[in-house]
Amino acid sequence: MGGVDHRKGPRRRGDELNQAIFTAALEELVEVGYQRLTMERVAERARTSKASLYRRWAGRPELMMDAVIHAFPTVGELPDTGELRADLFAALRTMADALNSPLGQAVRSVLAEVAIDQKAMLRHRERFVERRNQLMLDLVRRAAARGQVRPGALTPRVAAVGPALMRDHFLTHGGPITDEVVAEIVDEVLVPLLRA
Amino acid sequence: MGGVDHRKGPRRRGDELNQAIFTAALEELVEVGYQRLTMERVAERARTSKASLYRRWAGRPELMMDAVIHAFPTVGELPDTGELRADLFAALRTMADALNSPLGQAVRSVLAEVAIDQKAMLRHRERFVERRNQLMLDLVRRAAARGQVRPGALTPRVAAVGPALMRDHFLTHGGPITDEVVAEIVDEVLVPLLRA
DNA sequence: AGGATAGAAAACGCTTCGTTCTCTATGGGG
DNA sequence: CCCCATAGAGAACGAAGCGTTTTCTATCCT
Repeated sequence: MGGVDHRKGPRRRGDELNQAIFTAALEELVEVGYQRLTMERVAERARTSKASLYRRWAGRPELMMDAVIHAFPTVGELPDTGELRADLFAALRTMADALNSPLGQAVRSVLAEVAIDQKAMLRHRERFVERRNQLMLDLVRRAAARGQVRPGALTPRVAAVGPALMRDHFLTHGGPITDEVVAEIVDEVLVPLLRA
Repeated sequence: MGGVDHRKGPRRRGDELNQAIFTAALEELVEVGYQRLTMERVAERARTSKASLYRRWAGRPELMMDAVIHAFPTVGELPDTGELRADLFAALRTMADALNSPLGQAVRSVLAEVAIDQKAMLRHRERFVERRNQLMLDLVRRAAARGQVRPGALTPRVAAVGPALMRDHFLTHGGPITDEVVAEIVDEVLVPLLRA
């Protein structure tokens, strides 16, 4: 027969339990890093059973991906200073703040997963890449309407350069993305590219 | 006492054994992917003992990083067509060919590791990032000497844009990097950025 | 109340890890 | 040739984590 009921608290159901699991997953991530993060310990920390985790997610990659989506629900607002450079700086600075936060670790786990598993990227690219590219395209489009951008600059490829450089910097350098780095990307790359 | 000696071939030593281990690691990587790659199976495939692996490498991340370095020994040659666009295209095309090769999987394992472990990036950035950036800087410098580049374009940040965009594309999109993508990066981003 | 479902705990067999131990092939030196 | 030191190969070990299954029952809904 089954064991004695040793439960330590009331059962949670549905979204309430999801929330607790995400919280536990992100805490565990910050505490031990992605490499040493295990389903077993997430379940423990969330005070739920592994079976409950596996009911929802096929495995660690899927859980962590959803935990990150939960941690970073939105891309942010479209800056509107009326000035190209300031808008660019503000947009990339917002991105840097997110990456520099304690939960930047969570972003690293996503990058690791999509590096390993191309299909994970296909599933989540809209969420992690295209939305931010769209925001940049809107920003550039607005600057174009103000006559601040050269005609050929209004392409998705050009709009994607800023976020791509930020992601690559985050991946290829340790530590936080400083304002100096953001300014360099804006002043040496984006402004010359967009203005000409 | 110890078991019977079931060995199936002569012992190898030093570099010869390293070579066999790298070969086994990369084959295993291509066959089962990075997520399911284990030290145990690499040792088996290389017909060596796990202890020999652990003598050389602290764990899987370190082994795979060295295996990749072994697989991609050089960055390639500096293109010299006399024409900016053609040089850019050739340089990035070479990078795409490497990433598109069967061993592009190996590059993915590196990207995953450096995403997870910032210290791994610090240790290997010269190898994986700065050398290619230096090659691009040399390319741009030569184009500048030919009068084909605007004065403010001669910075490490600008030189690094091409490779960064290639890496990011590789990470954020599935499948191979096509000539169309390379051409788009060159024509929509790099040429306008460098010429102005 | 009754019924269905999902949650919590325990247990299981398997795989892999990282380490240790034993035997000895191998290389180098005299 | 011999001797010595070292590293390689194979086996074994205990621990950890995996993914699954089972049992009991809290919880929700009608």
